[in-house]
Amino acid sequence: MSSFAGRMREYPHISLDRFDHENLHARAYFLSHCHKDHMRGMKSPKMKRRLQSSRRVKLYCSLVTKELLLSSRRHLFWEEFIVPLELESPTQISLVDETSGESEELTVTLLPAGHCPGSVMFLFEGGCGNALYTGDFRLASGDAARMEHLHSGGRVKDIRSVYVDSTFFDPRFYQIPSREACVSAILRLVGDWIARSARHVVWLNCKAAYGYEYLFTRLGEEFNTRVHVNNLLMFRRMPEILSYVTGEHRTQIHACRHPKNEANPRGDRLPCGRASPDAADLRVLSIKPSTMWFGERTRKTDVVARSGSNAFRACFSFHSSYCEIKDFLSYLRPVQVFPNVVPIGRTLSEVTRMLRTVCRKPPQENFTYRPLGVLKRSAATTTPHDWDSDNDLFDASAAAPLRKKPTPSRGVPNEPGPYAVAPPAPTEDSLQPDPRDDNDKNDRTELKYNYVDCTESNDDSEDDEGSEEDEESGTKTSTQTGSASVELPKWEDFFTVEPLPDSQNSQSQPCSAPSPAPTRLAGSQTPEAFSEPEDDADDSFVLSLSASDCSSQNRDADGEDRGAGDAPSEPPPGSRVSSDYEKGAAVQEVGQRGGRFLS
DNA sequence: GCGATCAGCT
DNA sequence: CACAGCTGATCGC
Repeated sequence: MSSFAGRMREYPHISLDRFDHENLHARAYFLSHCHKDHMRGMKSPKMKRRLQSSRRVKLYCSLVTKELLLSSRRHLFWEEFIVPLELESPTQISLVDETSGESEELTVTLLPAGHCPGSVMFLFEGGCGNALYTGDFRLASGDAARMEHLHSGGRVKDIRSVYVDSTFFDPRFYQIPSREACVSAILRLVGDWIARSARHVVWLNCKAAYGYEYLFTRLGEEFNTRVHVNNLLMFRRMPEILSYVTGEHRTQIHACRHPKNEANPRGDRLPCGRASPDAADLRVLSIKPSTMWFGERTRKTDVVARSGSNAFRACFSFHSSYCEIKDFLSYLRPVQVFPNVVPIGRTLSEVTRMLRTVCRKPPQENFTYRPLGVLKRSAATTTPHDWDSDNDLFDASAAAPLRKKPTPSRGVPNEPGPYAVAPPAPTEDSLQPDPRDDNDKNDRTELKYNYVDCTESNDDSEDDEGSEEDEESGTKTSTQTGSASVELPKWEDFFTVEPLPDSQNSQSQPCSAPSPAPTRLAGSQTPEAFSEPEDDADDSFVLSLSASDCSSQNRDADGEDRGAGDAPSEPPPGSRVSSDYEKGAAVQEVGQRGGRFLS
């Protein structure tokens, strides 16, 4: 969870991902993605009042983020203040103090962050140097080198500060299987199950958040079906997602949730109730996406773990691993790095200390930063900031003692090595047989998968080496224009916003001073099903499609650990997934790049 | 009654 | 395995 307080040292007049306290006075706002912990204060009455008494303040975000934000009625009052920006299009903005008229020029570039639909990093370039705020991100090792806008004249830009998503910046989370490896494993699990019969259904027990859409679309694509979700409204302008999800519960793949299920958690029921004419006939496989990590010397890299007779955890991470973060930062070599998150079990000073190892040089007593080269004349005067006394910009003070830490060797693997197949797991999950399963041996997931006990995955213990080299892994399909870029998780390409019928290709967004926030059209093509919710008691919108008994959402039911615990069987031939990530990263070329919905 | 915060629980 | 969030209790205004 982000604990970034909202402001960067270099540009204290803007606020990012925070909208409370001091941030109420920002000259401009930036939202990296639509997760609640990055939206604090956004719908407070104070913020609403602040916006209404201002004519200049803007909120900058990606087009997809704008769309997701405005799908919540509670945030509609932001609409006229939003300036959606294209990815990778440097945009100059003026930060004007409304009382004094004082102005500061700043160039911002949105970079894909691979965290969830619409998620971006913000690169700021201005009179106080370059600063990168990563928001939350999941990038593979090597991705930074492919990002055009982190380079200039063939070299990495001189970045003064990086405000980094340090969720997993801890050697405990040394590596996390690649996104593609994880998705592939889930595809296999799902495919094996739903092929058995039409009564076999899969429940993806996802946490309520954006971020699983890529999984849904891959599943829908692979199995030519749609995934049942509770809420379609937010995707109403994102056809690439919309075409793979449904509000109809008659499908074999579900990612729905229902409050009632909490009181009645059963492994043979779906949150939405029935998915077949005869609910009793359902055979439900529960798959819970969850983060799995592996220590530096851990060989085990299985991406699925059995957690019950018909329940699995499957690796899925929205955040970069320790290795990936380290690769990212050591490539950029900023002067300083500030953590946006303190990993669980760590302290701020520990993380700060570890982050120093990837900085350009350790901050010394009276170290003063001098840009390597002045790329831009510092136009307007920015208030000189007291560099040493503004720790209060952050939630907690970052003063940490200097300590030498062994710098992990270079050449960290950017992908886990080939996924070794673990030996059949012991039958420690000696669950009692579930009577419901008795007559249907076929329903047990005859372990086509080995599972790993995730508790073993940590940094210490573990034996022999396992992870070295490996570098650059597979992803080599070239997509991008521009010099440095080869392939990136281009979420924005994938999750485009549906263009209006007549505005197909106007790719240019306001590239100068912020223009008045455009009006969003309530497109005539909006399906009937997406009627606006009638009350705003909730941020979430419920789609009542026909007689669906899904009346709400966002509750967790747990289908795990029920039923008989068969001893896991042998791994299937070819259960390795190592080759899967050679297929390329989370990229789909979907036309409509830059499709716009403004008029 | 509302908002902020925290504990508890996924 | 811990992603991000909801619910409910409590407190202050």
